[in-house]
Amino acid sequence: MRRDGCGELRREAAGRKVVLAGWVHRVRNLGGVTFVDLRDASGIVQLVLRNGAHLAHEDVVRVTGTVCPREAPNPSLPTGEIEIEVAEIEVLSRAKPLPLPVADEGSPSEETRLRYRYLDLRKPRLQRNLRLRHRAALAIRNYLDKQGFVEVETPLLTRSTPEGARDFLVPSRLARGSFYALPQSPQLFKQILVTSGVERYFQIVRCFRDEDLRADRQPEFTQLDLEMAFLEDPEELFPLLEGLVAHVFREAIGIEIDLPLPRLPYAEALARYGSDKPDLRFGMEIVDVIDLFPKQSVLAVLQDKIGVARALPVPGGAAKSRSQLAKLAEAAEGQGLDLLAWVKLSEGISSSLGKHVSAEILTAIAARAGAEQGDLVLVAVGEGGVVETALGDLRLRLARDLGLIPRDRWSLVWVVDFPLFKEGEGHLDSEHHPFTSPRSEDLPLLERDPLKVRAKCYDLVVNGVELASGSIRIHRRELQERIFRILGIGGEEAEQRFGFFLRALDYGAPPHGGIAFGLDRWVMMMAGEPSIREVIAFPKTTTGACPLTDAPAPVDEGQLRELGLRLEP
RNA sequence: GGGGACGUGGUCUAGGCUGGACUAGGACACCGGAUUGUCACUCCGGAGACCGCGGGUUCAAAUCCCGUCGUCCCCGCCA
Repeated sequence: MRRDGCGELRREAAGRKVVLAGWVHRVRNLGGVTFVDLRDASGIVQLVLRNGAHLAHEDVVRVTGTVCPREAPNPSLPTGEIEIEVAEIEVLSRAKPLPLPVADEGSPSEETRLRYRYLDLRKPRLQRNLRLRHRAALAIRNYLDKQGFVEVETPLLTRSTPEGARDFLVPSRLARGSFYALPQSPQLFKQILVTSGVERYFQIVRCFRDEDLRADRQPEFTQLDLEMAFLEDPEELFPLLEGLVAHVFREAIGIEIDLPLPRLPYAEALARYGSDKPDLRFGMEIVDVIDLFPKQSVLAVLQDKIGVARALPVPGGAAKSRSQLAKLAEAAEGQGLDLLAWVKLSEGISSSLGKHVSAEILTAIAARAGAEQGDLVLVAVGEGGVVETALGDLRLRLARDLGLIPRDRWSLVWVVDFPLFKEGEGHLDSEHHPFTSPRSEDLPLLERDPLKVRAKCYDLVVNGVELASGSIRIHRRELQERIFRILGIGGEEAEQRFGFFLRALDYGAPPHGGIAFGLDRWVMMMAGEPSIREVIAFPKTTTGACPLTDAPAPVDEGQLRELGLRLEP
């Protein structure tokens, strides 16, 4: 007889003979009758046993019985209107006393959860997350398939890619002394694939970076990687990506995303929100107030230091006490800000600048920031760049603090026109990666003023989290080599590290571009989880360990010898 | 590499500041008993912890100090 799903039985099934199998969720032994909540992947149903069997939590059983309507239905259970009169019960597997409760909501320590992951995963929260992740992946594949994309796998045993993180290395037995690197992303492979005539490529792919872990960072993580041929402008890609994003939000969690998404130039993001990944679920826009101060200001602090002065409105922030504000100022000034002043709008206007600046100026600052009675305005003075990011950090901290971030809102935005380069230690680094195309109109600046060159590069920012990042790539060898030179990668080094790729550009490479989404982060956000560990079946701890398998683990001498490796004491 | 929080029976936790009646308390789980309509069943009884580990201070340490290990969060690092 076919097995039914515990959670699927309803009133209509009354009278049917069924076979069920699952885990013993809870037992209520009343002596002459025992009630058992039986759980399988579909849900929970109540069994009625008339001749008692000794059952423990998480025992696995199979029962045969009849679906009966219940005299006293349980409205908190989807199957609450029926129960199963058990005729036969068979224990398929006994469970020892549990190291963590499965039928309880409480959360044991992370280490216990991971060591007994197979128990933790039985709980509804993680079951729900696994299924959400599956639905998201399925929606991605369906959508991209309809758009003519082909999923192609790329090697995991490969060579170092230039993403800037530390590589995980795999020693080669056949080529002693040489190592594979696990990919930080399939960047060059996907570019080679579009060059190979796969005009629309995608892959849901594991990536590896040997860096310290965070709540949203694991040493192995999953990207939705995609690339398209015959693109020269980000705008040619955005509609498709927006369609994808909207589709996934709809299919996975039933959220409708308004399209098209706004575009925000990098410089504007920094100026208005103090971040290249602004959270737009709330306002609190930063405004420039430098012109409001008199040219020959009497304000000594401002007189010689003044570079940039910007103001951040804090709705309801007037309730902050002087000492709280002093603490804020102290912390901000410790981070390189010259001055963090405040203007309070409660019972008139007051300010830490009160002695130095006229009431007219204070009022003008408040007005420019759009502050009203009960609000606070923070004014930051210092070096350009530092001021914006400091206010950006404060904007986030205070908004969280004051509960100004709506939980149910989704803000999606393209941040575009990133600079191509950033300053590294004594040389230039790529802001994105070395294969990013500069904007055509900025090409003349490449050698002359490289930091001014904008890239055909874009991030998708969701609720202040960088969810995806991509670019239009360089498809001409000359330009690629020019960029390498500016980055300080000489001809010889370029040939050695990327020769295989440069050669691919020699034989007819179409213009192309793409993007990569952090799938774990995406699912984490849709699941409303605080960490990507909650959406990964078998994640690692902050030290990169897996308590379930005890990886990483030492290997025996023989394995090392075969690889030609010896450990330093 | 740096900063912070936490670590008490199987699980979650109280106690810790202010060391002594802590012989370490509770809840859940576990074991035994009672119980024919429960649904976080209930009731009675029981077992289970040298308070992560090592050292120090003290007449006395779960409690204070140092080190170490583990977990988590953050900075650096990392798209």
